[in-house]
Amino acid sequence: MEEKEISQAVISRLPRYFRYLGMLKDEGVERVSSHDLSRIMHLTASQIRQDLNHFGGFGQQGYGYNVENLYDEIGKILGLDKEHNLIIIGAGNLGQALANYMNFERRGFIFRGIFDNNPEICGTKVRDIDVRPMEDMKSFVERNNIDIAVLTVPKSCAASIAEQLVSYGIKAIWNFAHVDLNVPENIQVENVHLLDSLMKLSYNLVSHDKQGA
Amino acid sequence: MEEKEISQAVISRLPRYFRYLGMLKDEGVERVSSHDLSRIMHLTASQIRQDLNHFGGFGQQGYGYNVENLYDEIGKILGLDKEHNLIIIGAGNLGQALANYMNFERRGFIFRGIFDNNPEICGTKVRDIDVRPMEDMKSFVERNNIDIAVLTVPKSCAASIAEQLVSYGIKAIWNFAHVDLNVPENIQVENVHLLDSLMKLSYNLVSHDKQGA
DNA sequence: TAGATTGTTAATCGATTAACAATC
DNA sequence: TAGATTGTTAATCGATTAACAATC
Repeated sequence: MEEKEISQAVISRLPRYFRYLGMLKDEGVERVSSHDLSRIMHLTASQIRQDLNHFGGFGQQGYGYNVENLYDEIGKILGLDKEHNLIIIGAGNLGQALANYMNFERRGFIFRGIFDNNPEICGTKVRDIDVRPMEDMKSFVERNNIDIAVLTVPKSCAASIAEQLVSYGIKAIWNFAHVDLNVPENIQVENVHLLDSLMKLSYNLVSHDKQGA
Repeated sequence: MEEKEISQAVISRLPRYFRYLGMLKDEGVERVSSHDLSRIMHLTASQIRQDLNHFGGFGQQGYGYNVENLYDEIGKILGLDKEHNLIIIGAGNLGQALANYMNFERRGFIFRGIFDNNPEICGTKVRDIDVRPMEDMKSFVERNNIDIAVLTVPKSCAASIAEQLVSYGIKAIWNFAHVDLNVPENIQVENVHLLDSLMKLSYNLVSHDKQGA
């Protein structure tokens, strides 16, 4: 029922709007104009109005936007009014860290299970939840209405595990493995390539040094 | 000495080129044309040639690009031929996970120290390195030629710690705190906003469901 | 040499910004 | 009402793609 595809550039900015509106809300601010918001977020007012208007006319001429209302609306657009059940594949350092990252739960991303290949890790607990062997993934996904899988496995096995997960009915993959996944286009993938991010920082560091010298 | 500023869009693609070239190198592939590479990376050949030509003419007409040479060149552009000393601020789950993430070391990002405010954590070891109290940051940064700080602290204290780090002479911040940092423009910041990333995945999941229904 | 493929210029596309009529 | 600020159209800017002469 969506009229037109919205560009990923716009979507990438939504969580940031959400964050700033949450701050304003916490400060007790009731209304905000695109111009006010543009100053604190370092964007143009024009871009803010354009972005928001992709989703509807949330503002009012001469008044601006109601902070709480806009906050709620963006939350809904981002799907934060619904609960998402997620499992983590790979109970290494990163997988365990993410399992313990409570901010996700607060936004409706519920940690349901964690899986690992290593028999020594299986049976131990992460946040009161047993680490299960990979063999159990299929039945677990099917029984517990899991829609998001978090991939924190070595890159060598990421592709095949992703394929399995898709066959079990998972709808979205949050991929921390250092590979690009090839999945059917109805499966959503969001990559967090930490090493890529660090390399980008390195580039900016080194190239800035050169210019400065 | 850089001629012109290169857009972040181009820079963001460099680590991905680097990764694919590394794979080709490991497979023993000697040469690759922009067209070949475009097929495996799902880009246009034109974009690849444009991107690479920002940094120099690495190819040869009628031949293409030498895989190993291009791999090395991109590595140099990304600053991977130099070692970077990094410290981690915040020894919680995420900080510890990053300290143990060996892929960084392999690329020249050397883990030198980790700091935390919690006296109970201080003195424990992470990868054979003592967790130090925050008070020690200043002297440690100054003495150990640290250029990158990894921020894995709660958002409430991220801004003030970032400010301190800058005053101690740090050059770049890899920021995992869920806030935007305001630092002088000669300091490089790369944000990894995990919650934002997960929200984007949620949006795509929910909006796809709507369309599909 | 002929074929292949680059480096680079020109054309297109999309995203951002500016402008302004509509309207609260 | 007058002032403020939106929603939206038009203009600009930048990034991507196409085209092709240069050249290995």
